[in-house]
Amino acid sequence: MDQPTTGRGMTRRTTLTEVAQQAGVSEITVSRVLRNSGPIAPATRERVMEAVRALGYVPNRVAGTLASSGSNLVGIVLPSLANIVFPEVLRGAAGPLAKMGYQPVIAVTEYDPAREEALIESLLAWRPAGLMVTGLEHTPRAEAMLRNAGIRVAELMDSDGAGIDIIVGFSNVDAGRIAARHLLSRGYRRFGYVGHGGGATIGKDLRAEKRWSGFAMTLKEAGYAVSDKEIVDAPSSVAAGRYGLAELLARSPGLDAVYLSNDDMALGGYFHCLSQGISIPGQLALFGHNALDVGQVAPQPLSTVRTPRLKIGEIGAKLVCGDAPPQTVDVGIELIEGATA
Amino acid sequence: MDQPTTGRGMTRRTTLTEVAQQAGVSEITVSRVLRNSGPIAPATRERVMEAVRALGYVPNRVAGTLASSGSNLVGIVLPSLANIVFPEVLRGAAGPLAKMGYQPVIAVTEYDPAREEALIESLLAWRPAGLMVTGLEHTPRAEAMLRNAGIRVAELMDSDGAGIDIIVGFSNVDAGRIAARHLLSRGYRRFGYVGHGGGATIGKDLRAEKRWSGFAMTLKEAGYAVSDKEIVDAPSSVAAGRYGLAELLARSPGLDAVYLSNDDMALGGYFHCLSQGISIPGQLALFGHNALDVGQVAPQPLSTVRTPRLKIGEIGAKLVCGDAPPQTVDVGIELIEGATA
DNA sequence: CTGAAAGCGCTAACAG
DNA sequence: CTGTTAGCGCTTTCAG
Repeated sequence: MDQPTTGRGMTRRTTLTEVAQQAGVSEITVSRVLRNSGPIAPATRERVMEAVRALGYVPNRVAGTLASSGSNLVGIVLPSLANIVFPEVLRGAAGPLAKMGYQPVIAVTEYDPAREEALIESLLAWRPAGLMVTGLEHTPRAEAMLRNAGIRVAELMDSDGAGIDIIVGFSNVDAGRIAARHLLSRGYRRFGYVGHGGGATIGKDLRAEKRWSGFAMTLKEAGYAVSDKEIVDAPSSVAAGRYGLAELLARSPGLDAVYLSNDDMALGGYFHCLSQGISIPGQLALFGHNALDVGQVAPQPLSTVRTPRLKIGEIGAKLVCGDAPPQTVDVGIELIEGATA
Repeated sequence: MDQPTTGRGMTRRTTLTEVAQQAGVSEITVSRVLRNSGPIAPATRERVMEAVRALGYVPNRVAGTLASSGSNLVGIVLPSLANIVFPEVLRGAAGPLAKMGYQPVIAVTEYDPAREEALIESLLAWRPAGLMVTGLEHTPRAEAMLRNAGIRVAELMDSDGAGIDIIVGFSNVDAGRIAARHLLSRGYRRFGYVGHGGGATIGKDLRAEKRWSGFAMTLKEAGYAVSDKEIVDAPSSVAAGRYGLAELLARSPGLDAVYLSNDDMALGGYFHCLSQGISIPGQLALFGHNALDVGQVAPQPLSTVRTPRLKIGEIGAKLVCGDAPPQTVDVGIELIEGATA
């Protein structure tokens, strides 16, 4: 291993100056050609483009951004990548961002507010054009940084609370209420809940808690209550849902309807019932949240609430890169009756 | 709306210079304090940090990178975010990257080589410390850019072919072979295949094609062949798998084993069988790829091949940010017998 | 239509 | 332990 690293960090990339020399014009002319800015003689443009090709020139946006004080980066802060929901938000955003010439820089908090604060700071260090974050709850310092950044900020996935600039989301409290109302209207009366905690190293899922509170509140208003709940001490997953429902039913066999913190959990619960020969929804009703594709293609489509994740990412991206006034966009949710409740 | 935009783009962020003035020291001293570089008197450090806090100073990495010619950005190019597999790779990478002080910039190609080329170019424009891409096949120009970038490049998820610098993956051809061997050893003889195309706007999944070729080749070597195949003209998904298997069986009811292009597809196929009362694996065997969690928690765990996605992201990130010599890391795959074949 | 000068905000390299 | 001097590679003026 005489040459362990193949000259990395050595190669100085070709610069605008070199392109200019090769083309026999000034740097600014090359710059203008590359950015389609200002009037350029077709012949000049051709010569420049040829030099660019010949040298394999790739512009240095770091320098460009510093000079023009405007980057094409958009920071995206997500709580997790383990749940398909957030990649979907990202996917929704990726299209519009690419189309508008922006690049996503992503950061994952694992639901930890302190981590979020640190990540927001390091994102801001790149002077992004805008920032998209998940949820409305942040540390005071994080919120201060977002307010003072001088850029557009979009808060996604939740509309239950006040925001900083742009909010694109839906009411999680309402999602819980819808679930409760549906189960009540179907005549279920002995309710259980299966939720997820964060496990050892992961913070609270505040939006799941808002759903739970909407659910419990609505039951209470109707004169009912949750008889038993099981909070699995792990991030949400199909496995956690299966395990959690098994535990709950072992303890409280008389339940007739169980609300689960999301569709991953609900699908796990559904799998448990299939395995155990528990008839759904006759013997037990299951209700989830999100209307994930996988749950809608199951033999019995999950009863759930549809949340438009792609749309949230898409609208968030467009607003954060545009100059519309601060606003809250409630994308709305929809009851999916499904076949499990 | 007299003030449509709340002064965005106006606010000039505070600079190192201002911090230096406030603290009564020179700029370089502030710089050193912030980077923990060189010896600093404790008292000086304290004054500087106070000024930083007082002014809410957030360093400008754009300027820092330009001055020091070294960014903490790592580009990550993924074909898709619709399949949980790639968010998992990203998740695997996110941990080590964060720990080592790097930030992921992501780009999504939708399996389109031309898009990949363009995205690699714009990532390179940020002079990232390293680049992680998916697969070994790139346009000639993309490959040239990767070779000449002067940074570490990791190619992920595939080891069937030659690479540029670092390869972290497994053999998709082998994955197909393992599937075929397993089905043969179980005595199945009338084989079907359900694959995914890209739909209208999405390119080919080359790694799925490699699996298919390994599968077909192995059957052929054993004197067998696939009787019928159905390629769904859509990206892979549970729904596409369910639909595809339904189509295939409608046309070829006599099959006794079906290989599906991945676990999303296989789970869809499994759901179809559950719905139709097709007994698995007695009446029909199903075999997938990836060993997704959701498939392993199903009433009958899918028969599949485990691919260590998190590990691929993790190792890729570490190598791309380190200075080990160019190398190929085959992370290996594992037959999961499951209960569907 | 093109160019010259100045500087974006920071850090490397050398002094002291 | 701290400061001075030069840029990093590009874009923004302002002149031609």
